[in-house]
Amino acid sequence: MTRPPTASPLKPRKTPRQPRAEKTVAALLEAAALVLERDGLEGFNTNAVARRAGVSIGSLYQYFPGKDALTLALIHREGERFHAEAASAVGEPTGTLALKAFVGACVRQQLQRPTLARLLDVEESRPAIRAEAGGAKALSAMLLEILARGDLPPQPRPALAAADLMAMVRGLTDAAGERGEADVADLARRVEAAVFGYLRGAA
Amino acid sequence: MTRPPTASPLKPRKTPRQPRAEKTVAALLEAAALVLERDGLEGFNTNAVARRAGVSIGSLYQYFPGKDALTLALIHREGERFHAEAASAVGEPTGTLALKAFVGACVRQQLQRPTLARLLDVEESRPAIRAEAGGAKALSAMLLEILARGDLPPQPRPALAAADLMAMVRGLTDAAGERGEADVADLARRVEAAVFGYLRGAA
Amino acid sequence: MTRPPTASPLKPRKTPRQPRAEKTVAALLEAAALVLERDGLEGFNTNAVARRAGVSIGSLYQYFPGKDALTLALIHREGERFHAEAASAVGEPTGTLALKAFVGACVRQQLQRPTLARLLDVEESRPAIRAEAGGAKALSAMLLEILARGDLPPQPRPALAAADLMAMVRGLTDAAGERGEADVADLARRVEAAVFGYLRGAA
Amino acid sequence: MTRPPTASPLKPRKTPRQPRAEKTVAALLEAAALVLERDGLEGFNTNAVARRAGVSIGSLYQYFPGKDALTLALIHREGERFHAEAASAVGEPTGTLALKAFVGACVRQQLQRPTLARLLDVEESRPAIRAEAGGAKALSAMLLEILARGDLPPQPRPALAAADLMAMVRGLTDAAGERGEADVADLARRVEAAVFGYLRGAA
DNA sequence: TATGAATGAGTGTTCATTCAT
DNA sequence: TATGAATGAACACTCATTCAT
Repeated sequence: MTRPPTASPLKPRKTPRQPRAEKTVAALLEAAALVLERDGLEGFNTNAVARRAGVSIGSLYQYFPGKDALTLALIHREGERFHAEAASAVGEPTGTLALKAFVGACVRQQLQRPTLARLLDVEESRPAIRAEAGGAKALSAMLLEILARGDLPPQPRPALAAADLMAMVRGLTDAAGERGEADVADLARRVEAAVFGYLRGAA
Repeated sequence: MTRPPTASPLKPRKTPRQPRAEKTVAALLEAAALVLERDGLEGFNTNAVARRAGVSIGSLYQYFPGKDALTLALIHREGERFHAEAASAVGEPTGTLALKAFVGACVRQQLQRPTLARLLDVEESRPAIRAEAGGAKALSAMLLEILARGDLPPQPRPALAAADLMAMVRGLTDAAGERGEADVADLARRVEAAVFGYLRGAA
Repeated sequence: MTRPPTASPLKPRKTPRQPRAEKTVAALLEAAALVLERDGLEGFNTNAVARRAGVSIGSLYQYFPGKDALTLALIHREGERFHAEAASAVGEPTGTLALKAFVGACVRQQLQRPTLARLLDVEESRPAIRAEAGGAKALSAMLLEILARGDLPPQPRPALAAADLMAMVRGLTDAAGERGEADVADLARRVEAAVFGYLRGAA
Repeated sequence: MTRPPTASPLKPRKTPRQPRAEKTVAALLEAAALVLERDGLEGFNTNAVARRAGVSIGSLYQYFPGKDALTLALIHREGERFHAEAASAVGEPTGTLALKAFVGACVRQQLQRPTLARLLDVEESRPAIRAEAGGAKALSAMLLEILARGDLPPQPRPALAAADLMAMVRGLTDAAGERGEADVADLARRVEAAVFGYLRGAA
């Protein structure tokens, strides 16, 4: 049967309170990541994920109401470390430093598990998931805050600038990851060039 | 029965000789574009394409050996106008002008049918198709030629710069199209800012 | 989408652990036999088999990776009783008795379910299946062992003789089954005539 | 559409009187033979045959009302030389000589184009075709005539003996052809051993 | 609660056959 | 008459999801 829409089909079904359950959920998420990395979107299916997690398909559906919920949870898991780092970037003393820290966080995040990050970007662009995945919005908000700093070139349309920067950074890092680049510092420098160049040019 | 895949499963199967056939192929390609735009990658299946083209599923397979071949043909069709325009950009008198023309071509291409362009970008990134779709390579080659012009900041690693620029432009235009932007000139200006900013910054 | 064929596309996919599953597999095999008998090779398709087994098509593919694997499993099932009987023939005290027992096993096997046996012979000759179905080889090996007995006319080329005998027996029993013969003893006598006649004549 | 049964769907549609038509029919038959030999039953389809014949699929259907009619015509073509040779065997002075000549004809026929002969045997066993293909009956009749000769061991059930002999010969020659045997005389000798052995043994 | 057997709508693809040109 | 474009029923196979145990 194909997706009879349940109430809120993308939120995890139950917050696991028992440690055993927590372990199962973690195993499922890591298995999902591994399947994506090894077999790509083509091989990413619930049965494969359950199998790799060493868990029955029934258990998967105990914790996730559907495949998209699993994907979304993985997106959140991957975004967590990154979001914290990005958030701390906002606290840097100057806009320039904050922006550099922000870019660094993006680049590090992407090069950690490049294939996974790229595929999750693709998944995140699917309407069914984008609706629910507020990650990009939060990032843009941080950027917006950074762009307001006095030492950075003022932008006539800050929201648009933030969106553009996010898009540029994502394009650059996705491509770099796909090419197999691993030098975080080198990539960060090039991304900074693009970002600061854009800000100066649009001023 | 599932047969072993024939020689080259991505090249068109039969060149239409009669005008009726040519019409069928054109209808199929346009139908593929429409299905992608209306129903996304999720709804993009051969039966739907044939139905929208007003053609039997058998006819689709007369001209395309498989779904991927259809996708690839659509990628080529969409790239044709654009490639010509991009190629003519190389002929501009200065590097600056050439780069601006190139960016303009990219932006125009993307905003023409933004949803379609974005989804084809995603498809093009699938390994099965990327192998056969030399589009990106040709574009990078043009960019490389443009970057060699004397009036542009010299790049220490030109091939990498070209790849970065392609990635940035793609990221910016994809996102803009997704947001529904329609003002070509405005987007072009922002992309130029990013592009020239990157070139200056990396020098 | 058509995936690249998995590792070993002819081995059963999953060994049924629960008794319910075992029942399903048995039902599928018997359904395959019935479909073959009633509708011939023309009507032998996975959907028909699943339907007659009273099982969903998905269940069929839980246990068999493809149609050929199902056919092969049926070949093995049909060959099992027969192989045991043939193997026990080798233990007879004299070559003559062993050969007669062997022929008897062949004839009994064939006349049990003549249509099924004949169609499985045809299927077994298909290259895709012959590679995996070692049945004929095992039979030939037994025959070879029997032919070495002292009381039988010595053969200059024993392997060839074994192959010839297998072919003769198969030809005779297939045709008899096709004609609807049911008298095992009568057919066995004629087959023996051919077999012993060949052995004497080639000596 | 699948086979709306026409009047007599297996007889050639029109007897070609013009030499051009005769050539087309011959080309189609030889193409059918080649396709069978190269691609087996799996690759034997009307479009492939027409293509290899250098003829349009429409033309194929001008001369043959369907695929089975084409197969049947090929069976007849292949049987023609053979039938003549077998018929002349009946004229030999003694039964022994006649039978040897008959066996020789069978063996020569089979080893000429072994793959083709084997696949046509399989096709001939399909009910749809067997009904129409009287080849085997004619052969059996000749054999029956030969078996009545005084110098051969008298058979209690001559029709059954003839059928058995046909089946044995077919089994032996099919298998030999499949193994790639090419030595006509050697195979003939073994077949004779089987045939005469059977006749003696059943007497 | 966990399992894994079962489901079946859906998708890609083939090929015998028809018929307008 | 010959062509080849078009047809569509049929088939192999997948995978998200359910539910009895």
